[in-house]
Amino acid sequence: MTHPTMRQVAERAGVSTALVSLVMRGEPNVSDHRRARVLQAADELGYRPNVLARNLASHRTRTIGVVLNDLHNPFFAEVVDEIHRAAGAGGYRVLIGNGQHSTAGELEAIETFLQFRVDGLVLVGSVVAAGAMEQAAENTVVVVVGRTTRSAKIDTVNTDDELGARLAVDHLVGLGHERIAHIDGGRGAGAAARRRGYLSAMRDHRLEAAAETVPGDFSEGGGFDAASALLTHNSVPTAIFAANDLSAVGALDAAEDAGLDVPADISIVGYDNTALAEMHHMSLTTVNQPRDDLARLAMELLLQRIDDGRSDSVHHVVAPSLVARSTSARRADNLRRQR
Amino acid sequence: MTHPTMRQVAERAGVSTALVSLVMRGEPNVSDHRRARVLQAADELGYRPNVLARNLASHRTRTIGVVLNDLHNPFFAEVVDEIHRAAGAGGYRVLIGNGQHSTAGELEAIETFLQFRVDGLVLVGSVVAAGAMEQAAENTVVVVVGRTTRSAKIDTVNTDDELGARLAVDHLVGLGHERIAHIDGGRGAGAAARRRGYLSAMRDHRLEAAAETVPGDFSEGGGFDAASALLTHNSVPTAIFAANDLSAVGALDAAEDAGLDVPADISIVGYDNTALAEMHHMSLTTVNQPRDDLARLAMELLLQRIDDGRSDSVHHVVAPSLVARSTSARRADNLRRQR
DNA sequence: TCTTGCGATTAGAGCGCTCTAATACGAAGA
DNA sequence: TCTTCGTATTAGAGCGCTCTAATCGCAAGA
Repeated sequence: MTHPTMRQVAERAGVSTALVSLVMRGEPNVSDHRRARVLQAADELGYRPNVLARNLASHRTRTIGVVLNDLHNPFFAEVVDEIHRAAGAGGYRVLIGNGQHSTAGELEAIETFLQFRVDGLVLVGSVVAAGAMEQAAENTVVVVVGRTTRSAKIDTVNTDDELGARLAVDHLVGLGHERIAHIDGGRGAGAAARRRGYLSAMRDHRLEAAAETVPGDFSEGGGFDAASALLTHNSVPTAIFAANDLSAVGALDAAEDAGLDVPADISIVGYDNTALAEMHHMSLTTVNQPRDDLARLAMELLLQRIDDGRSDSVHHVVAPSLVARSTSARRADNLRRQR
Repeated sequence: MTHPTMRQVAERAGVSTALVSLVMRGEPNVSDHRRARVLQAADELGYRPNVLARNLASHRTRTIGVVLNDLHNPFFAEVVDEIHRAAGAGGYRVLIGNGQHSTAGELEAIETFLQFRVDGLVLVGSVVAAGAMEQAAENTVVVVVGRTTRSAKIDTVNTDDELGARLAVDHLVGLGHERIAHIDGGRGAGAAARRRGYLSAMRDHRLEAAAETVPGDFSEGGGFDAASALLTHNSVPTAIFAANDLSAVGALDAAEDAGLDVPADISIVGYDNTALAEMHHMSLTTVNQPRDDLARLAMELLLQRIDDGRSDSVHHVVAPSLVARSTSARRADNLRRQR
């Protein structure tokens, strides 16, 4: 359990530790036969460089930390996969921290990464206070995905969520719906913009009187509760736009429980276009966030700052698109809804 | 971006670095007024201990690494949540490594954690060679969840997957099914045991002639393909037992596409009892793995080894249970299936 | 008053590595 | 043969912390 050190490798190979260091880092100016001797000695001893000591001396970990808040939301899993890919291509490895749905949890994850001195931090769907992000940015390079911030030291990558919400509303209005309710994402990342987009789109369609927002929390349970409340109203909406796929699925469940047929009786539109929405069995109409672009841009920004030393902040906004599937349809006639 | 060090805190507080170290580690024998002075100085400077240096000196990181292979499978997310909880209670923080569905990816994640000198490693649903796990165990404490191993240095926590598979088969046989097919999990963790359990249960029911295993890979797509193949057979099964929920959902989709009603025409049973299965909209009959127990036991074993120095290996096996929902029903009569 | 003992504090070595500056060694040019 | 120059190698300081052993103060007992 006690690890061999560089010194031992050096002794075995009959060279200095400095030479071993050069070999381990793959530096060019080492003679072939010594390089081979060192590698062999390392192999025989089962030597494994100690990143901690290495970083302590070099101030680099070649590692970036990704902080998530909800491992259950497939959207995040999909973004992480892409980040992984892009980071690997850039010669960085990634470690994931889990916020466990709470601000405190996310702060702890961030703190852990800072203590490990990661070279960069990607906050995905962060819910911590702006000040906390700013403080993190004092200590390492920070890129935020799915949320905006004014800090000059932080880059952001976002989907145009206002537009995304508008696409959803436009789609439903185009199908003849007027009473379109919105289940929001509470204080979650992107929720405010989606709410805003929903409201302004409703307004543009002169439907502000029919607009109604019920609080959700980006979770299935939250969507279920919100939809249940909506469906026991005296005036049940003919369509629901949920702030993400997870809550849309909750709404789907609630509609089913209420004996309503989707989409004959009520249309439901989600947001994210996760694998969940894609399942035939769900076939959820939703708004696509181009997560490969989000992830790629995030890593690009990060590497620019780490490797190229860029210091002015950049904010990318990517365009969402509507994916019409089977949970939205032309508004049911009044007769049918009367019963 | 350059971090304040302990020395600076010490100077500002007018004490030695050793005293600062004591305060930062929360040691008891420090006078209150000095403690307060140090904390204040640290706060003013925005001091944050450097885990790297700390570990270099103390050989501990107070961090455990969890290696996953598939962030998309909700089962893993749920296990990680529990591990997180248990680790936090024990004073450890957790970092997650993602194997990205590949052996190479998992090896890299393990290697990263070893280089970071985590105090312990939990491998969940690992797919690497036994030798690789063994080698990791040479360097840190390793607990494996969802897979067995003979290594004396590694503890394991498993669900009795053979029993789990048997529960599924028993359930279906109890509903009158005979032609029960199995979509397996390929080389995935636990797949072999589930396959074994399925076969031996079929045998016990004298149904070995009706047994049929088609290869899957624990993914939705794999389940879809496997089920599609089954459904175009000349003799279509009346029930499918999938090796996990994800592939069961794929099978559900395939059945739907084939115009079959679930469960009237065909019953489908999954494995894991993930949130996915629980959704009303899915309402998948499945085998529950008690993931809170799995995670709790894993952390318990880990901490015993780390903190108490246990060195003989322990293997826990927990019991699964069947959760009957809406995708399994009494076998359809022949007339109906004839059409 | 002088010990004794204990809690509070500190000096300083060392953890395993990187990196700068210095040195060793040849080969090539004068 | 003596420089010169470029490549290969090394000594050693230092990264920021922990931890042992030593020291300091002070109250209590002799």
